[in-house]
Amino acid sequence: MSNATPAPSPDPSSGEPAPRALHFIEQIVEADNAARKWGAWDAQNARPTAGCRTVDPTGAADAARLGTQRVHTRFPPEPNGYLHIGHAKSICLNFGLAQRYGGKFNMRFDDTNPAKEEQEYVDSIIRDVRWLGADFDPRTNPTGGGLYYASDYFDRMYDFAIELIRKQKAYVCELSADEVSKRRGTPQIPATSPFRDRPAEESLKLFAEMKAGKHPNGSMTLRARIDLASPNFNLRDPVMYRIVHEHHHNTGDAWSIYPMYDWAHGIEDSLEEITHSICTLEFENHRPLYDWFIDAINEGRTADGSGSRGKAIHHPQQIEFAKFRPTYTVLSKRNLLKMVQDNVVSGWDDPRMPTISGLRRRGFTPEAIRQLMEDVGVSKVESMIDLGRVEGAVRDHLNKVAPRAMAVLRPLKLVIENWPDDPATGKPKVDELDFVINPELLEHGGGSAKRKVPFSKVLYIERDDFMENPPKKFFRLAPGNEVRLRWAYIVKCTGVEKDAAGNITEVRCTYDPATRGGDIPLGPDGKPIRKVQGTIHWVSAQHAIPAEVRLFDRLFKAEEPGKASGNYMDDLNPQSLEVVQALLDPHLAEVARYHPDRREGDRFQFERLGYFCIDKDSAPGKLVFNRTVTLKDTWAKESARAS
RNA sequence: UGGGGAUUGGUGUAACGGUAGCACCGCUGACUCUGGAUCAGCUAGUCUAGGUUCGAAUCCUAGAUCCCCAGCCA
Repeated sequence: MSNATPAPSPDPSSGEPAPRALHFIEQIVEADNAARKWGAWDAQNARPTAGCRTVDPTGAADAARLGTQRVHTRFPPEPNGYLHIGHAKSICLNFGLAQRYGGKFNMRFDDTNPAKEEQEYVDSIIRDVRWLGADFDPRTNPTGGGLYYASDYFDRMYDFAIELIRKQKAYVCELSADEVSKRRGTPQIPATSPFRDRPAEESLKLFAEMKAGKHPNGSMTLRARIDLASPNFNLRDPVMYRIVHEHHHNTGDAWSIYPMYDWAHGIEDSLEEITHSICTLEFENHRPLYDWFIDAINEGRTADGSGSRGKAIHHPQQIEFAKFRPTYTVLSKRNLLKMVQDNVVSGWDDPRMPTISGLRRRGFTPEAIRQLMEDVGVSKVESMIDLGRVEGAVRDHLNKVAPRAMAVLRPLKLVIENWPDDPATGKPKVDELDFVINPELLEHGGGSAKRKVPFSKVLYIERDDFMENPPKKFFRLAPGNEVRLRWAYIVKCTGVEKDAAGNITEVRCTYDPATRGGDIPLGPDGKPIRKVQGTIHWVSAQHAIPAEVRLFDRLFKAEEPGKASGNYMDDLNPQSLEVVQALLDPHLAEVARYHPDRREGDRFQFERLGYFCIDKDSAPGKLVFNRTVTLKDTWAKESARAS
């Protein structure tokens, strides 16, 4: 019988939606809490562990947590690239768990390989994690466990390694990488190393020399002495340290040996007293190794520290979950880096990139990403998520919060033949119409926020909104047809003008003054005398402002890039970026801003088109918008089906 | 063919021996000054074969399929 908490049963009498069932990691945590597996936070363990870069001197959050069962998670990225949407799942999961159970969330750089890591990546990761809302700083968020660097633990890791050598559990091996590979064996045939029975004293001496920089890269390694015949290759005497003469972004030139991930990672979690070490499925095979390392260190140690070897170190529980894998997307950092280096994209923050900074520049919100991760859930099933779901997540959030505006992406001139002149100027009259800023907010009691939008004789409409020979069910403008101009008048198309080549250069129409602002004249029976099927957006030619608008489409045209073609670069979508010169509601010039501090541009819905945000390439007098995502377009679906 | 995982509608996810549910997608319809949003409804599933049981997605046995592992990457 499992003591996991069952899913709460929905209360049919309340109108509240049933809370979602606990996912398997939450069930483990709740079972652990019920069993008091990790014990409660106390004055000792609630303080930040050694190495914390962000200590809250008041300790207020730690004090508030005393007495509740410990839940301590962490996000441990390697600073060798920018974070992507897959990392977002891990961040949301780890931070969310700590928050939900009143615990702590550590941010830790797993910076054990100076050859691949850079300060730029460290900075970008900190920015992106914060932006997502996983505030790891205890000074600003009670869930914050602090900022840590694995490289701050190098001395302690070194001491543990010495201890293992003394215990005959590690040895210096002088096989070359090539030799080790050749001697790796097969599932049936054991590996070999001529150095595994080397006396501890000899290994100790060589290991000290490795540290002192006396040996060249690749000449020797420190290996754990476990089991050369294990069917689990991770246990076939894995390398713990390799020689790397390279500058490290944090430790500088202090070290010429660096710990391997497998050796370092479990110790990092142990030193930070992480309770639940959450990682992805491919590390399931490594768990026995992490357990072995901790057990090997703890051999001869005691819980209370009595005895010659001292106090046993903390042994976290590793839990593996399935990665977030969206379709039409590449997520491996190696491949993303190559796209940056090959200039396939403009950088790590290209709005087409699946990186957090790319999504941010594209116009995504942290709320949308968090909700997406909540919706897809957490399990051990390796699944693919439709990219449409990612797009749907932003759409959902932006629909509720984005102010509306009108913009015409591909302008077509519309002239109202019977529009009156202003007697004072002799020029066409300018009307000021009410425009609802966000009808969703209205519905949610957000107030009747309106603003004015100028209207006159000459307008621009979307080319797609006019057809000379419309198919059935085309509700927009066509010769002889009537259509509503959003928030303005009903107009009737009277004809078109064409250039010598036969292209439509202008559409002509008449308007009905009785239909201003949405009014529809009523007949004697009190019912509207006329119904218009379509409403189209527009901008006033004399008022509209120009802007560059970047229309993005998915970066790849294959659902799993590289799967069928063999090379993901062959599956790039050549139409992933289209730039248009659009005409916008003049209001946008006044309100749309880019915020360098947040690296975010203001977001809007361009009615009937989609969600757009200001790009950082904007300059005074030159607006640049990115299209985040289109609106759902059932007409596009309809017409595609017809053809 | 050694070891470690996984398998429930098109997709994602519940169920913890007792009515296979939820969300997304799709399809109807209502409503709508955004072909948006919203609302209502519909479609559709337990990998296979045996077994245990009054009763199996769940337990047992055998098989199938998919993923991960032989870096001095993480």
